Amino acid sequence: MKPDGPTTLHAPPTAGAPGVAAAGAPTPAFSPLYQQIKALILQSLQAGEWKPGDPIPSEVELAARYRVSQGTVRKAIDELAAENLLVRRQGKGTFVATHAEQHIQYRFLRLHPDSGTLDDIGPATREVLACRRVRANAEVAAALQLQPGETVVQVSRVLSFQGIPTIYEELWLPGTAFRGLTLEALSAYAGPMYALFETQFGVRMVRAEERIKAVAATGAAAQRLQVPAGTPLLSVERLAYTYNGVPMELRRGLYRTDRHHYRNELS
Amino acid sequence: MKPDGPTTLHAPPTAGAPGVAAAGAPTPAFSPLYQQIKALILQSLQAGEWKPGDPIPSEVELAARYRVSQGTVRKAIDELAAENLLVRRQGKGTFVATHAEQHIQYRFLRLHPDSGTLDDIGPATREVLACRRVRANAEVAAALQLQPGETVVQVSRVLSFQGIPTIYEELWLPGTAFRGLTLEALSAYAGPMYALFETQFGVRMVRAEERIKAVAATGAAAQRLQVPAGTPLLSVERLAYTYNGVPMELRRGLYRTDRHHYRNELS
DNA sequence: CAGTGGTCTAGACCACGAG
DNA sequence: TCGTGGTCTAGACCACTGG
Repeated sequence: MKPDGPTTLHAPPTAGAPGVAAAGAPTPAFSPLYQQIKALILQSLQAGEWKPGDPIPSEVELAARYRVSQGTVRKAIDELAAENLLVRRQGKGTFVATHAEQHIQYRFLRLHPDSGTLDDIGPATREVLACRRVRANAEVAAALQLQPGETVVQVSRVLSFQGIPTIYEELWLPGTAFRGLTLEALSAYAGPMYALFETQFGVRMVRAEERIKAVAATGAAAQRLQVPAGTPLLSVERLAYTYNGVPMELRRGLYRTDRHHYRNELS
Repeated sequence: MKPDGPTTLHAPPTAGAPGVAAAGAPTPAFSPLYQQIKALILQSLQAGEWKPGDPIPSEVELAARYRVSQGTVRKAIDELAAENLLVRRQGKGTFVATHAEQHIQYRFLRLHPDSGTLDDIGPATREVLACRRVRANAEVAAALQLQPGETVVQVSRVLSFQGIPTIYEELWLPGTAFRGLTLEALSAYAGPMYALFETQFGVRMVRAEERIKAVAATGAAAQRLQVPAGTPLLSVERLAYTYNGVPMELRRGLYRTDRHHYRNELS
């Protein structure tokens, strides 16, 4: 194939590919080929064509499938790897990222012990307190882009480190996607909760936003965390998204920070 | 130049380039060409060959200078741009990143208003309370990799949003690098503090780590922030680094979070 | 050894910005 | 119109992994 500066993708011959917007659009919305390839790979991920932990086809195979050069596929995969959706392993292949078998557990948890060099000083103890199906109030519905009153699954739990209850959190999940989630299943599962979501419900959390405030412990939470009422706690509100920016979880956590801290990197 | 799979860089003919480690090293410590180019560009940045805001030479020029292909230079620049050390602008060139004239001020400040869609609802009011040269205690010295007792500059200030004092912070800087920093200079300067550090002291903050806890307001801080003692506040401890991971600032901030929150993105 | 991702090159053309 | 970065290709070779 000669370099000819293609503007649309080959597989769908002319139209149908991104870059061809509605008629009369002010900007033609030019989209680079590798972005179109990226979108196609994303579709395959979203459709479950390749499961978390599985290898995706090799770069050469994908190049042949999409009728582009390997370099173009490479750039698409590079971006997906940079977004932590794929993981490259030289000599082995490219794999769908997963919350299970992550090199270290809890990819999204930013709480670190103050002194201990590693979190391996004791794996977290988890106690699921409740798992109920309830109707979404206005706030939860808005966050999850549901109608108020729709069914959501509400979970509450406590995480302890070295026997000290450190995190109390409640979370809400769309009822339709998480039909059949029970307290028993949650309690029995050993790995990270997001790994269970992947295997049991096909929901992969890909990105999240957190809003952090300092609050005083109130009665219920204070009891769960075994601290006096009024103790300052970190309030961490998380909205987690699947592919394509669809919100799939609202989570409200209260963190004790007497022995731990929330760590963040700025650049 | 033919593809010949070079292992070392051309400009320094054979040795001297990364990739040639101590004799008998178990692994030859192979380093890709573009990493070596990246290191060279980094050196030029560190040496001040190109100032913040200035354009660096074009890719073609750099390729000629280092005797490599444009694609290799491109990959080196790509990584530096991903680390926010350089900024690419199509049609114009590649520029050294700066804390001044950043598209939005305060690149490292993660505090956002709860409701206001944008921070443009009032630019922060800054009041510098003090700027003294003191001797580093053990903790400050350790963080800044100094000897205890060495001179550091200690600054304290309050940031207010819409007239409400919201951030009280103290910060420590190495005395040698910041010789001549005065309260007057700080108070008079209009832009972000890190922009002043760039222009006046040639120190460019490139990366930072923050540790966040929830604490209760004590007398002094409570007074500065006009809240009752015991009010929960966010404690944000920041260590900021220049090039090559050299720590140049320790900062301890207390944030009111009744109208604002600390925002973070996880992926 | 074969297959995978990783590096490097050379050359073509495109989109953008400024004169 | 020119120079900049941005995209795309084709082909070579290197490094790592596993059978």
